[in-house]
Amino acid sequence: MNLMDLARPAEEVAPRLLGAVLTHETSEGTVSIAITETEAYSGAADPASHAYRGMTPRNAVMFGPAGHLYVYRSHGLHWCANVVTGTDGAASAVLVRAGRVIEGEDLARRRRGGMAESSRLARGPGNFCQALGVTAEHNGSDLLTGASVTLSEGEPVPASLIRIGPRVGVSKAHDWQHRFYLAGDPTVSAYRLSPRAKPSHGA
DNA sequence: CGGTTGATCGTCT
DNA sequence: GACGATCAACCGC
Repeated sequence: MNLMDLARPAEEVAPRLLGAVLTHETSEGTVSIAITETEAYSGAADPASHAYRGMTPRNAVMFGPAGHLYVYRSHGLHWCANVVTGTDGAASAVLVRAGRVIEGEDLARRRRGGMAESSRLARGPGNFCQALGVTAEHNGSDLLTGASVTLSEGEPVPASLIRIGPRVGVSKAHDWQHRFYLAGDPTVSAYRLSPRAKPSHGA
């Protein structure tokens, strides 16, 4: 993934982020996670996007320039992280849904409450943030200028391994083929249709 | 297994 | 005042 490409629309950037690495350095240590699953949210035209109803204090970061982190709280208890993409004002973003811990596994496991299985440490958007140690304080941080959370190129991912599917957990436009993941990877979150999902066109 | 549900609170209507 | 871009525990089979 060429980091200059972040200015492209989310649905274009999302597959290219597979294999890229998010790193968080703290006084406790460093955790790095290679991304294995993403979801694209296409700004104002996307009914499932937080930006659909325009800018609010919460989603303001989405409307800014690409390469920043948009962090929000989900269901009162989880943090979820997006990489902002697209041109300034486009409100395009890629939700990071899962990854493989490649550095700092002990620290990641401690943050997750000591759970044993490595492949599950960063499986699911809430778990990913918990393992990486990302919270609201990182909202808006620039991933490219060496802040505490940074995005870097990882090992290239063979295009033949990339799969596309419907988005997870959203109640609107869940059938948009905007979810990208690595075939057969155990760190990819289990697919679940939203309990509230309604068919958006046919039966 | 697979489906269902409780936890928990910021954000928007 | 309702409802999530969630997770894990718990049920019944």
